[in-house]
Amino acid sequence: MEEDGYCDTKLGLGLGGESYVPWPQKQKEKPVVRLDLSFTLCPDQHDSMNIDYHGKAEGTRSKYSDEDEECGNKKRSDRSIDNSCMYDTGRKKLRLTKDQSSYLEECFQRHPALNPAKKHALAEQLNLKPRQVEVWFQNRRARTKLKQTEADFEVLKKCCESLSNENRRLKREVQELRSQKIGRSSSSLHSQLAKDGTATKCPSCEESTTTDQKNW
DNA sequence: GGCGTCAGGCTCCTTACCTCA
DNA sequence: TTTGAGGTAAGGAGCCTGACG
Repeated sequence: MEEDGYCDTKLGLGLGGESYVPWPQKQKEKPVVRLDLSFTLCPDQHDSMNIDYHGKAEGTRSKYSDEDEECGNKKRSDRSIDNSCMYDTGRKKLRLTKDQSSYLEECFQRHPALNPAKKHALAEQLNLKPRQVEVWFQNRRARTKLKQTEADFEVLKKCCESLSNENRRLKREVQELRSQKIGRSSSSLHSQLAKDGTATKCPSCEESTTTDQKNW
């Protein structure tokens, strides 16, 4: 619940950084440096926080560093701001509020692309970090693409089914035409032989010849 | 102008967390 | 109460592009 996130006390025991492993798998491999003990009970007591939760190695890209710092310096006067910085104390799953999501959705419907100005404006407007807005748009695009892929798959599946049916029908038709042709050619052979007087008449063949002729 | 480097964007895949049946 | 599935925020790798020296 977002409401519960208000005083979420994720106790990050980061003293020394040796024993504290907030992210069970991947983060273990990173040079995580945790300088502060996060012990925030309410947003307005948040000011002393000073955490490098990304723990980027030297020489690696640090494209989000400004935004993280931004987050650490934010005034925390309402729930959504606290929400935006919740994972400073570890990888805490945060949930955007309904209002935040619906506003982002609205913006996405208007224009799925996100330029830096729009990103920062939205972030400010919704009390989120620019990175969060960026991630939301990325995931939203991915969802759209997935839905589209599913829809395309359904269309192709239907198309495939109808083509298979058509294929079966045509095969049957070919089969019938072949059998009719064989029937006709054998009956003409019979009449030729009868003319020559070299064959005895078969009543069943005669009968089938007449029915075939009726059908044509 | 060509080249190397860097920053920032994107997609894709994956992980971790949360919710709900 | 537990558990598994589904949804989703976020991390990371790899690629591309534009700016800059």
